Amino acid sequence: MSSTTSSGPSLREIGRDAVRARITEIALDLFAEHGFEKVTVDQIAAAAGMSGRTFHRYFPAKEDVVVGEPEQWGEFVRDAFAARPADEPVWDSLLASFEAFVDLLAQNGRVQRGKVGMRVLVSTASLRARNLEKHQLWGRMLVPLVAARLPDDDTALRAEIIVQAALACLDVAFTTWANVDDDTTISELLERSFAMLRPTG
Amino acid sequence: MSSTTSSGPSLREIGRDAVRARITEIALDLFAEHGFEKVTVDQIAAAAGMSGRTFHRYFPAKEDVVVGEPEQWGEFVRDAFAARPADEPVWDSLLASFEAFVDLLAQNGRVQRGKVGMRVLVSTASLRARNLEKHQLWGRMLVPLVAARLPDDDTALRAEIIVQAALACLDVAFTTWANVDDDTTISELLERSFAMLRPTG
DNA sequence: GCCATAGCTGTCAGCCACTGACACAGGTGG
DNA sequence: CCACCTGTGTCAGTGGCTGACAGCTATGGC
Repeated sequence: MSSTTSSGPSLREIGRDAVRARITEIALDLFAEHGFEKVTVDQIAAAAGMSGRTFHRYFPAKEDVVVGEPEQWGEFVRDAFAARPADEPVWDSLLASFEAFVDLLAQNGRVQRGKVGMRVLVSTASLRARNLEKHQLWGRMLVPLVAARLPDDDTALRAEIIVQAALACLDVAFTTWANVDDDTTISELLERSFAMLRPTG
Repeated sequence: MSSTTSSGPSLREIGRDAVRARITEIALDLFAEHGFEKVTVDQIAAAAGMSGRTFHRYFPAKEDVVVGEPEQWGEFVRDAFAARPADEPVWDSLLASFEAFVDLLAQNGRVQRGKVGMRVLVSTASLRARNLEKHQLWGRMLVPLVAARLPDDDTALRAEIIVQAALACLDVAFTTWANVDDDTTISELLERSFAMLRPTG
């Protein structure tokens, strides 16, 4: 690793994140070339100069290399939603929260590699499944906040539907973006998707 | 198994379906009692009087015992949608198709056991994932038909969004139904869910 | 009645993802 | 110099899943 002697608190954290990023990079290349299922964990580990056991100390499951850390990003989206003005229509708040998430990915430079990752993702059943699990997790984090903003009765079912529909929009936007070669932005696809379902009331 | 000498054409098919049903029954009981992940395939097989290898000849994956045969039911839903009048709003056609599917389950008497199955399903991550994969399969079957009915441009993205939103409604309806103790019907939940997203145009 | 065939089954061996336990190397702080 | 903590490799084991082989049984032609 590097030998800079700057900050001190979470030096180990930094190293850990760097290793994770390196594994992700190597694994994504292998997946893109040979397909997710044809690449074994031991192959990834060998290419990264470690044992298979150590790989699993960084990623509990092989799928997590592609899907990422849903918990962490889910918290970001939840906080972004919570920071929205309380009198804003929930649909608009959800759109804004998702766009903040997309911007966050863009800042990290993950978008370039993200397109490769998304193409691997949408072409592998078990990865799609794992990704949809992530959406369910986000849903469980968002539904209470959305329900709290709804006025009338039946907030439980309505909040669930709204959140699931919004997540479906997010999924469609990402999937479409990954499958298209031009440089249409995710934000644009997201806005068009949301516009189609914007509720009347 | 039995010694009745009735019809002859697809006798093996009948036997095969019967065995599948029996495995499902036994496995669901075990899952409900001990949890999906604590029950091994070999345990199910032993309880059903067969080897683990034979279990996998009936169900390619352990999850398929709970999730069922998505391909088959997906074709039913697709055909139900195709049978709807071409001038009906797609949203209404989708609702009607899903209700036909729910009725089909009710006729087969699967609903009673279905509630047990759904509770196992929603409480296990890998099962939720597999079930969402099923939805994706249905989506791929429905999107072309929906797109063909849309008038304007941009039918690809719009059809995708409509179908995904409808499937989200179906998922919420089933999940809510499984988690509630009263005898609210799935159809009722489905109609309420659809009503919330019914597009203006 | 006899045999060929096809379908179902069990057994065995093996792959792969994943996990727990243990030992060893490295740097850190006393 | 000595604990100590962390990261790692190795080993062994579990569980899902698959391919190959062999035996058993029911079906169909003769």
